[in-house]
Amino acid sequence: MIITTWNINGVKARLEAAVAYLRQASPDVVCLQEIKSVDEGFPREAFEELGYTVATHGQKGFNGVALLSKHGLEDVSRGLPGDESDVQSRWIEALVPLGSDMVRVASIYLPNGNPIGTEKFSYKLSWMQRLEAHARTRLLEETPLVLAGDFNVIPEPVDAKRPQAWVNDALFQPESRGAWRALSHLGLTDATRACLPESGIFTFWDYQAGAFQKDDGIRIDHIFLSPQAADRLVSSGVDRGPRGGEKPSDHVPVWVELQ
DNA sequence: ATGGTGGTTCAACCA
Repeated sequence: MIITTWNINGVKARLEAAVAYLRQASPDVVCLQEIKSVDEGFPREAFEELGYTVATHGQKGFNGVALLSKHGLEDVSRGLPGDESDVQSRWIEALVPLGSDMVRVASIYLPNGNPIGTEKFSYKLSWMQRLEAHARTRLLEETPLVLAGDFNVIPEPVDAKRPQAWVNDALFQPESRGAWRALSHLGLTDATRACLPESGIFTFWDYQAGAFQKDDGIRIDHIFLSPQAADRLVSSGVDRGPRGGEKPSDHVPVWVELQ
């Protein structure tokens, strides 16, 4: 089965491009971020026509995540546990039934955190702590677990074309990278890192200054696998095609194939 | 140092 994550930067602006990509790539499960839509405004019919069950956790104007599955969705839950006062829509998870088998999949839109030195950055770090705590709980279940989304973290210098350009950015702060490593140390596998060359793999290119044409990108969209999911890892990849299309998202789809 | 681009929503915010 193929599980794909894609920050589409607005589902209404991207509907045509998203449908075209899904028709061609036909992933089993899709994790969308930045749908920038309330649940009632999400164009679910367009995805249902492609054979997907749809679950959304939307918000007006900003953020918003969704899950699409060709095998149904069970036990859907919305919102990252750990802070009742957090109203931002950045987390949705569900069980995907595969015959007698199950995979738990989460679609994640981790806070950007810029500018550093503000409450936005502390919100990012506290969100990452909550993510670690929740992942720790989920790992105890020993159900194959896939955490996929826009993590807004550049894990290593090789994950940027120009790492020095990001030294003052929240995506590349030591604290952000440390929180990323803490997730890794729980036993989660970075599927893309495990399957592709170490350098030159990017998932985001800014709209400005011809960044895509210069391949001036960063790798911030990630798929973490629990040990039970990593045991089934076949391959992973990044589809750069949509970034060169009409009205592209600034992010591209990242996928993993599990046995 | 500034401005460069884009989505959503309606002057501003977020990335």
